[in-house]
Amino acid sequence: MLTERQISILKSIVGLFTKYGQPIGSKTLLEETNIVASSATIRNEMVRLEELGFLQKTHSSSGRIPSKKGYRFYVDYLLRPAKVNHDEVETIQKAFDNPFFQLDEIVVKSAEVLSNLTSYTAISLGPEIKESKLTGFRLVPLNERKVMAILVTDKGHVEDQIFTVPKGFDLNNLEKIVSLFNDQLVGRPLVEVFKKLQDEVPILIHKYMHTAEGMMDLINELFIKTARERIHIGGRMNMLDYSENMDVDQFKSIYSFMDGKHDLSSLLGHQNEEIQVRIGNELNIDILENFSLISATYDADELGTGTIAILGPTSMPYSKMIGLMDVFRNELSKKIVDHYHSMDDY
Amino acid sequence: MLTERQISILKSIVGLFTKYGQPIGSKTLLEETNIVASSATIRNEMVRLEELGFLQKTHSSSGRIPSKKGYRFYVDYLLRPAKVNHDEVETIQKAFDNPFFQLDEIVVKSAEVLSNLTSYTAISLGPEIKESKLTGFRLVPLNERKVMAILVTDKGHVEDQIFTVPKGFDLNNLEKIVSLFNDQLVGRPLVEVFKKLQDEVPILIHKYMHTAEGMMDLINELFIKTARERIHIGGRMNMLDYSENMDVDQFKSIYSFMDGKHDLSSLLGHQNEEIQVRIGNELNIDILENFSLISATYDADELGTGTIAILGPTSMPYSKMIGLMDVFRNELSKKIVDHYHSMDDY
DNA sequence: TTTTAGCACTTCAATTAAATGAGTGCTAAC
DNA sequence: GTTAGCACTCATTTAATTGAAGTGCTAAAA
Repeated sequence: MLTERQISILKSIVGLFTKYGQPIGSKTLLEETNIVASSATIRNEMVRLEELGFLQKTHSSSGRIPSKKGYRFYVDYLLRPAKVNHDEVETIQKAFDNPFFQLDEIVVKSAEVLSNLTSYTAISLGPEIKESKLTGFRLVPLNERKVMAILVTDKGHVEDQIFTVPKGFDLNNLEKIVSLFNDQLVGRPLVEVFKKLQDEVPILIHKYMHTAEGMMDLINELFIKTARERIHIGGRMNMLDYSENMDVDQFKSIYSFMDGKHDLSSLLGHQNEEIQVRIGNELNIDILENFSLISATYDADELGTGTIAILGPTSMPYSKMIGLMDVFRNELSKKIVDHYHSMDDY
Repeated sequence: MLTERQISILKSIVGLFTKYGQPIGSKTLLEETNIVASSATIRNEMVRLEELGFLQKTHSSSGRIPSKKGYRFYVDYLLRPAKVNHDEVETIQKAFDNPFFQLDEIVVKSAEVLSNLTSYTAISLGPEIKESKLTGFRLVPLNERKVMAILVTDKGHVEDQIFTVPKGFDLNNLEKIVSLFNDQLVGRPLVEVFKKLQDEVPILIHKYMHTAEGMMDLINELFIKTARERIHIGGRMNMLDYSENMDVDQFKSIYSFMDGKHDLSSLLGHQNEEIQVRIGNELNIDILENFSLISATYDADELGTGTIAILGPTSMPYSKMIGLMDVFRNELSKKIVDHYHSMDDY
């Protein structure tokens, strides 16, 4: 159990370390805080805190920095989300001022704005749409040879794909396909649609026509596109600012990790808390052991739940960031809900 | 006028400098080439070449490196495109093996492949489509409230955009708009369409209906999306490998330069030669003064002409790269032409 | 028992000095 | 015109020096 004074020291070291970026010594602590004790006493306390695993040294005679455990304790028990200053709230609100047409735009925009605001790297993961139902399928002829396939879900998501039909292809076949899809697939959840696309549908298609060999691949691809995760990363380059002494290889491997969208979405997917902080190795990713991830979910109305996150150094100003994330998730949510309601109110 | 021996020395220095990445001294030159002369003679010749501006030193007692002018001379008169090895040709062919549906995919893919192949940064600029004509305009209702606008050009380009109509909006209005567009805009070149969209069309629309305030903005945006340049950059990170001693700020400014797609396309736009090499300050961009750009055009059949380019250090192996670019542009062209013909042959 | 002043000791970071070596320019002879 | 030889230059590496920041420990004070 930590004493009041020990807690005070730990808290101060976390604060001062994010402020100065250098190990904090007993003298600095004396000058910059209102702890009433001599430097010697503080040193003794620091020894205790180090023994307990909350602090660590960078070398034998250096000042102290918080350990991962120290940060964990700070985040769990000491931190109080900072009040977000008015300008920043305004920036966020302004950013989402323009109307939007596709959910993807919000995903992109939110990552951009959040990374600008924080100077860290921001990741935005759109609401999961796998559970949504297929509500519409269209084939629209564009000219003699080109047809656009369009797919609509009950959550309002739309995806399309263009393909070229063989010469002499009977356009009536298209109508057959559409009605086939309407009979077999429309109204079903996407997961089920996927399964049917593998088994039954190809057989049925084959029954009605022979020229449509490659067409199924195209339509398949359209569904895959629909189901893929909407994810966007903003401010990758900000990483260069806050990790000066990172070498090129590290940087590259983190960068390419971020391109592997699959890993990323599993990092952000399904979280229970509204705001979650994961510090260093809690992320279970070697290259990110000196990073922390603050992720927040937002309620996207009927679309489900989306996630936004910032990736920064373990020494980031958690209380400020958590305050900010909270505002952000609420604004984002409000924006999306507003959007859907305004649709009804026209 | 340079002597045979001087040319031989210049050529060797260019070659050895790309090989070793360090200034080349008279002794190295003696050992690594078959020039028959003593090191002293070579030194004398190097003095001459330096006076003429083809070589330069990094400090008063260093070996020589080629100057920008030296590279220019090398590229213009000495270089012979290297034969591309079979594996690489195969890699290129394989990369474009799968079918594609949209030109954008080719733009993306070609930049990825080219950057992997060269280990430099690759830029791909799709064919210009401003001169194409609008051949089709459709409004497809997706559900009670959502409509997709689709735009088709004579070059086969398609763009679409989804928007939400006001509640109680009479869907007959959509047909009015479509027929208005068909009367006024279809068949005209896009440039002209743009102009009409500013002046006449809004007035006409207003005449027929009042609820369609925001709709014009949406349609406008659709046209802007269509006209924007198709550009993609691959292997940005490769830059970190070949410019070790570049500082963070430089890196960031180059990186953000590449995000400014406008500058980039003006860098690649309208070139006459099939393959063009621009060295250092010939690019007229301060931050790129130690880079060279090799750009090549490819014939995209009826679509016009596209451009691919690689951005690398001024000391890159030009002959190998030029050989490669030549293969690449031909394969790319072949692929696109094939694609269009296979459409006719079905 | 807790706190504090004082001091010896450790380490990093920055500075200076010296040694090394690759490469040049120039001169004088071939 | 070519070359051997030599003095000189400059970047790079290594080692030594110093100062600042900070610690741990001891012994005295509270």
